[in-house]
Amino acid sequence: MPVTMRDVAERAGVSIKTVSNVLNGYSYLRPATRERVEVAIAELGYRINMSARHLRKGRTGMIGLALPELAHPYFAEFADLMIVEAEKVGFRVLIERTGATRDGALTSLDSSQRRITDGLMFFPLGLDPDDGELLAVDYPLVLLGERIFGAPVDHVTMANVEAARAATVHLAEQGCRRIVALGARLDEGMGSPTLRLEGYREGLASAGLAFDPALVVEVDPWTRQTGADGIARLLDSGVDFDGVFAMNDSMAFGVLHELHTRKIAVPEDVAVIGFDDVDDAGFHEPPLSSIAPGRVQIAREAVRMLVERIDGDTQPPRLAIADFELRARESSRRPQPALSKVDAAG
Amino acid sequence: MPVTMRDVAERAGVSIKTVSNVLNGYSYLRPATRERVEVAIAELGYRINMSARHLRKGRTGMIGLALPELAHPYFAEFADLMIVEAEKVGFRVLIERTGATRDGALTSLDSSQRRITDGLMFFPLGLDPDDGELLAVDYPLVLLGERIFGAPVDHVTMANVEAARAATVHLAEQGCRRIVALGARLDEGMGSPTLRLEGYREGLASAGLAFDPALVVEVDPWTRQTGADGIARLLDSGVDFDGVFAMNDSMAFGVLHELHTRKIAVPEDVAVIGFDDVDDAGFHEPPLSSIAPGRVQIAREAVRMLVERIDGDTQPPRLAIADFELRARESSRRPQPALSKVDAAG
DNA sequence: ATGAAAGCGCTAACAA
DNA sequence: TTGTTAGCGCTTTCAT
Repeated sequence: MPVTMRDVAERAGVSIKTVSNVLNGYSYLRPATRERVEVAIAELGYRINMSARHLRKGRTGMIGLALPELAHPYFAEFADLMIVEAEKVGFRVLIERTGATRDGALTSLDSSQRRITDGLMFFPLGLDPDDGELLAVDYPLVLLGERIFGAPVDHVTMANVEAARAATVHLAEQGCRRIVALGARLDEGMGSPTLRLEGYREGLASAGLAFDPALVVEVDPWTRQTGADGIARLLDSGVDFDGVFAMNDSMAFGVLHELHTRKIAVPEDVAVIGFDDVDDAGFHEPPLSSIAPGRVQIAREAVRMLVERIDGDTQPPRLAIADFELRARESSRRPQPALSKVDAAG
Repeated sequence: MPVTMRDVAERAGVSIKTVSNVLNGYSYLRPATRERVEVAIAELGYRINMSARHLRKGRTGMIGLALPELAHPYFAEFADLMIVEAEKVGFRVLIERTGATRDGALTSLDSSQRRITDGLMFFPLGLDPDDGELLAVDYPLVLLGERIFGAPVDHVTMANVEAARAATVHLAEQGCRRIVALGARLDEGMGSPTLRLEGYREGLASAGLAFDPALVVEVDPWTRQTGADGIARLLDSGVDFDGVFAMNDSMAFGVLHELHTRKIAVPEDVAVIGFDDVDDAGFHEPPLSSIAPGRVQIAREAVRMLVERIDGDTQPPRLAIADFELRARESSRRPQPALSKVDAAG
């Protein structure tokens, strides 16, 4: 039989309310009373029952974070930041694993509705661009990442187009003339593949390079293996290229791996840049250039926005766009513009 | 005002109890009644209040997973598996980030005591070997990883000594004669550093190699950067070596990075093997050999044990030891035993 | 097969 | 400064 507040109150010779006051840091308590209660708590080994408190307060002090999977470093690193940021403002994070599937996403949206959490931060991978109405939920919700829906919700994202553009321009500056866009998904609405492809095209244009559809490689999902496969396909098809803009780091790692296997030198034959700047990027061979989204900024902003909503803020939906930074490392840094082009036969 | 069961009951013209029965899949319900209740639920958009259910049932359906941080791929991949396994048996996982600190560990142990979770799976990094008594908690607890405490709790681990021994023997078989043990911590009790060092010594012995304290490098914590620094120190000190057994993959990645920077060829000059076999291991250059602990097995077993305890199992503490597998990749695979030794001056 | 009523442990009015 | 009381929304006997 677990110890309850009533037991503590009895032991300390006070009322339940007083115990509650002590637990909640209520100010107007006679020190002696507080002392007695604290002693009783310690002696009895009392622990508050959170479920009861949650029921009574109508809040759980937890916020959900729906993401595809923790095995993906980008999301794992994000989750870590979210936990830290949430803790600072007194919340805990409950991770909802969607598996990047529609079902998983729907389940997350629904489970938050069950008030197991006070609100949800949501990477909507697995939903379609026209699933906006699903996001018209009756609890605090902050959308993360890039997809744009019609839904009237707070949104924290980064400058995808500008960042992709910067990555592309960077490769061009290194002397690349035929730059691959790896990870495009031609069918999509306004997700990050689309936005990053848009930035890629802008980058080409501003560098005076022609857009060649043959250099646009569709990859789904964005993993190490699919990245490696994608670039392998391209090499096998005989298309010439001397630079790769991978739309995330995982694919870029796959690219480095495949190029290495085929004895294609990076950055000499092919320069590579990724996107996300996961912790591991600098420790690959060669160290991977990447786009660092303002992850801390995104995490902090998302938590802040969500907590504001939880606290009753009812202003119109907001949009926050984090800064990014291009981290040029060895994988894309050439002493001077190279002239060589790889023969794609592998 | 949120919709409650009472509202649903009224709307459906039944009692609260009947609504509850429908929600809990109670069998003896007239189909027509169930139907009416379900319609009412849908029309009202009713969602069950989990806090109330938790309070009433004395359970939350959540289990805690205390780990150092999600930014560490090993733990992130583990957490992912735990979430999947727990879901299979109807539990959710609440991640507790300890930061590998003592304070963090204590907080996790304590917060579980507050019955926010029904039990805890615990990577006790940050605690001392003699902190066993802290683990004598009054809720279901499963210890993960390698440290051995006197505490009477369930424990799921792997064959650290045997695995480290296998890794060392493997390097010896590839022709290594001077093998570094990276990550040792001489001061510790029975944590994984100690066990893996023990295995390393056994491996040397069985390969007929002498133990040389100069080849034992202390590193703490086990990260990419500290791994790189550790091997850099060794190189700078002028100690000769031709193989590295890194006690986790992160350090091994740091080693690959540092060796690459210094133009030391892997595996020709120095063969390298890691430990954990994180997803990224096969995608580094060269692909990293590693020890794969039976992660799925560990996750499944831990969840199973914990849930049994939550369900009231009171048998004596158990110990489960998962299988491991050595994954030999390019970083340690030599065509034939090499004779070269690296000059450590770097 | 369904209803009535008690109470899980806590916090928030309201009193005193 | 502290006590009394009334629920928060649900599940669970115990009836019927």
